[in-house]
Amino acid sequence: MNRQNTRKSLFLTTTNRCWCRPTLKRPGNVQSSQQKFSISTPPLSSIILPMSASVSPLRAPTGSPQFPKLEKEVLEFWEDNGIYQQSLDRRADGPQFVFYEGPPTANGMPHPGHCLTRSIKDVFPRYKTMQGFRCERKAGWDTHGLPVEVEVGKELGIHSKEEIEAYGIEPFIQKCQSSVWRYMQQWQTLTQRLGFWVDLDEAYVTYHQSYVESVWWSLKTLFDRGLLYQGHKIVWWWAQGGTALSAGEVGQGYREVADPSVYVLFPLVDHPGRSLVVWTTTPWTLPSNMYAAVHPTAVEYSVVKDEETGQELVLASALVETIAAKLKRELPVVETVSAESLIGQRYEPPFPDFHQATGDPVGKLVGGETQSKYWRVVAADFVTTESGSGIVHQAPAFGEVDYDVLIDQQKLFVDGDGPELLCAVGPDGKFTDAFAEMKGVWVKDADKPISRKLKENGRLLFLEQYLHDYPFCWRASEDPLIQYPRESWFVRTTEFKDEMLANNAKIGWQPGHIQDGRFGNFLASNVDWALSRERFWGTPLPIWVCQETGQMEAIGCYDELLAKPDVQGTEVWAKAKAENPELVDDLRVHKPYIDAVTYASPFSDGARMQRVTEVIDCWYDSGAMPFAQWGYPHQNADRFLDQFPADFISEALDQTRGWFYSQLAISTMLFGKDSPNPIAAKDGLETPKYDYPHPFRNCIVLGLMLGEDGKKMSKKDKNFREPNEIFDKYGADALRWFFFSKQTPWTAIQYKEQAIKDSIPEFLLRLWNVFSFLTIYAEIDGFDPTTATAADDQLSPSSLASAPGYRDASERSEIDRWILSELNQTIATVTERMDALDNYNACRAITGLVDGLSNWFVRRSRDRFWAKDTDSQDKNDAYWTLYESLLEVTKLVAPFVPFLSETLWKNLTSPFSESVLGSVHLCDYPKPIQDRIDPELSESMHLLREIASMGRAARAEAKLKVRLPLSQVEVVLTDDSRIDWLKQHDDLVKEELNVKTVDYTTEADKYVQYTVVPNFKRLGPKVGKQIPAVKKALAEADGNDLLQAMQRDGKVTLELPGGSVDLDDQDIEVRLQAREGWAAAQGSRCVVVLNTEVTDELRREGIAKDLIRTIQNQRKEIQCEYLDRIEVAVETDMDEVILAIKEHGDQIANETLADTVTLGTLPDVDPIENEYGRVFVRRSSSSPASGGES
RNA sequence: GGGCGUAUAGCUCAGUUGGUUAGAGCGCGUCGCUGAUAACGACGAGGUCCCAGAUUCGAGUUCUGGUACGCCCA
Repeated sequence: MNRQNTRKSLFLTTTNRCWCRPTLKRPGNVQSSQQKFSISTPPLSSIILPMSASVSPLRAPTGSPQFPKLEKEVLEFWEDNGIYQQSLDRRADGPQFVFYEGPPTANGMPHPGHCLTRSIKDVFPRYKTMQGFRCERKAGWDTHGLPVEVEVGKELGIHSKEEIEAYGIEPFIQKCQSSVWRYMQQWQTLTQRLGFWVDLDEAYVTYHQSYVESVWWSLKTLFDRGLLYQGHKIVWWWAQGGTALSAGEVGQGYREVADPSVYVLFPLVDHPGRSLVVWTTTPWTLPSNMYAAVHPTAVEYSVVKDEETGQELVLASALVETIAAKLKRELPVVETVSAESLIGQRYEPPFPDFHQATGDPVGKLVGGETQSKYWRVVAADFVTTESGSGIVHQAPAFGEVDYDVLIDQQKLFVDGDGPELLCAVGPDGKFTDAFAEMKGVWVKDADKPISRKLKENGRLLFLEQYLHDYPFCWRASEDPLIQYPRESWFVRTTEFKDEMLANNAKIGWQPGHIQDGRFGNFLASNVDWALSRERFWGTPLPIWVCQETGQMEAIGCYDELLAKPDVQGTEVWAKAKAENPELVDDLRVHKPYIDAVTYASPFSDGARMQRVTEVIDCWYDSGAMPFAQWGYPHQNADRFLDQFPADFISEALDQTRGWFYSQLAISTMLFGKDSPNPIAAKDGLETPKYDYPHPFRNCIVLGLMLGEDGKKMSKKDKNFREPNEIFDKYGADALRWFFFSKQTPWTAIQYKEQAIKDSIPEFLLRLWNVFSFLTIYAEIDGFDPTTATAADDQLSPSSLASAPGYRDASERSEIDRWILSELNQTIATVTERMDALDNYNACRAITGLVDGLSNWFVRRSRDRFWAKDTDSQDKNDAYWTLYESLLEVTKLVAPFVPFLSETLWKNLTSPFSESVLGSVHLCDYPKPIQDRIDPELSESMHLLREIASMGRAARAEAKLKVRLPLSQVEVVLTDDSRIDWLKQHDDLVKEELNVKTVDYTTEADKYVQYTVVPNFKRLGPKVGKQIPAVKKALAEADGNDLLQAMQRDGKVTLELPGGSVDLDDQDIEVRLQAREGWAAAQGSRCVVVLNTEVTDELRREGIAKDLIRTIQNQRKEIQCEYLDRIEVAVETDMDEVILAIKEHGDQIANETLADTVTLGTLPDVDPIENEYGRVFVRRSSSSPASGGES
């Protein structure tokens, strides 16, 4: 009894903590788990152990697995034993697989989309680690930028720049710094709960001083190479708030509004009485007009006569009628003119202010001639005839495309003699002195007076209201945004366009179309990177300006700054720190402290150098991550050199213009072929040049995640489940498996609770059930894997061979060799797919294997496990095959479902105690054993399964249920090559189909009709255009004759209109079709024909089987244990039932563990009625559990 | 307005270099199994592969043009 008590304890802990070894830190002991978890299954004391068997150390799990609970235990185990660190340590000397973490911002809550990226980011490093690679995973956090400022602003109840300044930049920045970590806890919990192994403790942080200084170094490098410059950028400007808005913010604020739409006349200087018709929806921009644009080729222009005013108007021919209709009068065409003839013509601007102020100057062209700087017709290919007049008003100050026109114009002139930007509006959105008559008027209030003024001057042809979408400030919804020019710093990325394209061409993109599609196109249309931001919380642009001469220099790190002559202003930081010692030191390189630091100008005696005010685009921060995460070059040069470039990164599609670009651009500029190999700040350290691609070699671009309804996920619509809810209900493995196996990662994924839930029965539970099956019978039979005395620490197949009961795979039965072949083939496929970063097809292969294991190997092997002789070699083979397969599958799935695999590993290896690796994640990934792969066997088994399947189809068709035995099936095949093999497996087919005999044949004219079809793939190249004729000839000929001819001569000759053609047996395919009148079913390669004659004898056997089923059901009903004995009685008045019981009573008793099977009734037992009578079942008095149990 | 992508069974998605019978899972239906049982198996129904044209002996697959949806940019 002692023994049984011990066993009971072990058993209880099986699904819980049995794998917490004494050597491990955690005191996982039996008592605590007993208290913690209740067990619903009856105790094992009711099981009688077979006398001959040893006690198996394997334990069956109790009840159904609760994956979330198991996962939490695994998490604790990992945590307590530092498994992740161990997995890295084991590979310290391995080859390198470099992974970069694209930094998320911890300033917002993590959502399901992050689960996807983090799952994908996890699976490949795990896989590579198991493959023996050293794969470090440094986490990172993106901490700068406007979103952070906005969050803080909300908290403070302020939003405009002025308000922030009034509040104080210093306290504001301090709040930003602490706000960055607001959701840190949630992020860490999610990361850990999902099983994403990453070094959170070592994370790089973009606001850290070392990080900022790396960024400074790179900017200094660019500055010194002349790649940083100042220019104008047209931005969406919130005039009231005094700030520019990012594209994303602008996108949020579009509203449909009605604006005045005016058709304005621009009289041509050299054609009195003739005017251009120019269209605009922003009349307030007209005082700043500089040009009128026409399309140089695609648009034809007409001169029409406005008979009401007598004027001649120039406009696009295609729009004459439209405008005539608006004016409600005819506009007869005088002549058509080419755009060519219009270009260069001068006109009178709509308002004279700038004309007078500038004196309508002339400038010197690059070619040596001269030309007027302003108020000419110019060419622009964005001009269309979709709306307006086909001639577009150009106010470069208020439109990005207009601005580009100005840039193009400036390029025509010699330096310094080109047109200036004309702008009559101040940053506050009000007119300046440049348009004196409306000085101080908010531009949007000026539309009406301006229109009125135009009308007074006879310049207004027509005015109407125009409905369109226009952006408003998302924080102050009444404020319309305007486009406005701001001074900005740019990086001259356009100079590196070709290099970036060359770099891109070498990157392994997944999916491939990103390369030449979205990303390639983006690079091809590269514009200089607008780097600066007029904000507060960001990496300060490290450029100091001489207050006297305006000359500048860049600074590469804080110490470099301090080493400058006569440094002043550092006391601002010192004072702040003294007042509040809690302040993190990293703030000293941020505004406002850094702004206070000045030094003596080297350019002018007595002058001071002062930093420019801007911070930089936080995309630059993240793009600098390959070197900045290490603080390179100021420190850790070896780490950088070691970890560059990355082998693998992955983010969602929205990073195309974000992190993917910023990384590639920065890396190409700093480390590309044409970079001049600058000397890094660290002594003698030379910045390396790298062959493309860098900084990442491969990138999986993930699709966007959509909500349950296929729309964008939105908290408001509640169209998705929170990750934590999923984890609690189904577990992280279910979610991961959903991501990896349900679709290619780049498709837009619908995040569906049901689909995640489905992972459980489809995969997790199915695998679990195989494991459960093994342990149930291992326990009963005493299967003991530790008899493999030479087993190594990961129980590799070869080392298990040391067990006495272990036979070489080649000696085992077909089904064993088959599943081992499938296993090894799958290992080969999964490895090949994962090396190609193709998780989807790797998962498909795994699914197929687990299906084969569960639905064919286990199913077909059940009676081997149930065999009475516990020591039979076949039974041993079955155990070893299943045990070994499960071990290997566990390793195979470990990167995908790290929790389940860990639990399985723990349970499967528990008998070995500490001689085996404590975690599956420390194991080597399985390697295919080539000589166990048997494609021929695989193919044959496939055929066998098809035969079984067809047999069942035929039965269903003939309405002959499987329990009713039949005398014979005949299997007709297209060729005889596998008949011998199939004959050896008669038993299997007989059992699957419940028939007495199986016959195979290739000649069965009586049952089937042969048809011969061409093998198009082969014949296509051979006979080309004659294919239709071949097809027709084969279809018309008699298949059976053709086949005979083929078997006789080895070829068939067809007479065709174009000559005769010889076909060999490879050129054709033979197909079978069952003839009418047989209980037959046809598959692709076989026809299965049933003998439907049911003799009395067969019928009685069927009755016996039906009874067995009824009794088995009842066993369960009365809650019998596995090995309980029962008594059975059947009451019937049907003679053939009585006879059936007489004939098959032993079999019935045998299969149902009945001591007696009698005719009649049993007292005090409720019978079950069935078609044969009443069946009585009760637990036998000889049953061990009957004595007062339960 | 431009770029990119997607469109295949009721749903979610695969489909390699063109090869003539387009697959999977789920769902549905029918049947079966019943000591892996909060499982399992078999079979079945269900598809003008978005539309139109082109190339080809042959197109879900290549090309052109459209339509719808999504994303990015303007």
